[in-house]
Amino acid sequence: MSPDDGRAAVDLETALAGTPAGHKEDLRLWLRMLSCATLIETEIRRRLREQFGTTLPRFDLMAQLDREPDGLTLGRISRRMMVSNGNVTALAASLVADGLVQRRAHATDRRTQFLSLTPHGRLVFELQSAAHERWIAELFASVSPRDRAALHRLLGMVKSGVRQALKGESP
Amino acid sequence: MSPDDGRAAVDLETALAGTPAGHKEDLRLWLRMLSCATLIETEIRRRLREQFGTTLPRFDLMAQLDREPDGLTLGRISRRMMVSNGNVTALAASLVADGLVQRRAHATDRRTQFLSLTPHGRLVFELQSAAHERWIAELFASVSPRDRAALHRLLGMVKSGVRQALKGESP
DNA sequence: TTCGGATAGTTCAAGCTTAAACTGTTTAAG
DNA sequence: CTTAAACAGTTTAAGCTTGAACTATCCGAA
Repeated sequence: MSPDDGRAAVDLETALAGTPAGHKEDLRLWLRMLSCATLIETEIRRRLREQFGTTLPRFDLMAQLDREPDGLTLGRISRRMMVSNGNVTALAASLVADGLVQRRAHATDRRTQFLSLTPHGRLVFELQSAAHERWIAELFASVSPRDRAALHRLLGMVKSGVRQALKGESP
Repeated sequence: MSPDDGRAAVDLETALAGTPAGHKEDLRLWLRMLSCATLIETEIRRRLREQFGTTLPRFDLMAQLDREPDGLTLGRISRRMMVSNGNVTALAASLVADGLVQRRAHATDRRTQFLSLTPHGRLVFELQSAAHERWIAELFASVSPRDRAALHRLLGMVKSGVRQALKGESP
């Protein structure tokens, strides 16, 4: 990415313009990542709806709670799910109304409440979770274990790289 | 869970349950891909809103039209964007109302209409598009070109693999 | 010709999502 | 103690998204 000797004029110019030719490739990479994720996500949503009559956000919230038997606060859930605060409020209300999730008050902080799965919620989630895991395995089945491992590693680099890029932004 | 007295019993059991141990890795891979995409997408949405007062779906629709100066039908757009038909109807109406997109009737098929960018829409999109390309390049900057290429290739395999898996489903 | 199925769009209700404004609570500085 | 800032959740308006039901049109076969 740096043919420096010879004539540096072009490189300087394009660098300053901020959109060197090679960046089309980044765009293609991004669009491919996005369509990959969308493809899988759409199918998972469809199956959750058809086979369990639920939705992905509800499943995701329950998955968070399943990992933490002691419960989680709404704020923690919203950070883990990378969604807004108000979103979790509505989602939680609906799950509580359906008897899948229960609220518990914090011992000393009256602002805070913990959410956890009810026994029934735990049962329901186990069924959904097992199916979900099978679906994912099925969708990735054609990719070799070696390639899956490589992909996992590369995505990890992208994730931390993006996090890093966003860290030094506005503060 | 299962306290295994013997040896092979566990493997058999878990295999028959349809959720072999190794499939947790697929789950992790999927969650990482999803959070990667979400991370980037959220940031792009934020910048489109703050810097251009627009949204990602509007930008995406205009991007489709920008690539096809002759125009596209609503159906084609919805398939390319991987969203529902009704979604495009609403999105198009809003863009037409804003003078960014125009409709044109099909010569012989009265059901069909073509959408294309207006001159003003083309101008606006060029600005947004250039910024968008810079943002993506910026977010991927910390990943080496070699790794980006590898990632692109692997995601291509996943995409076609998933498409294949979904093809032999219900039909 | 006409009838039935396929196709292009639209509409609608329901749910998701967000940013921003808001309430109530805690914490820490003065 | 007082007060201001930080924090946990809630509410609200606006927009996105979907699946399903619907209208209108086209096209091919009997």
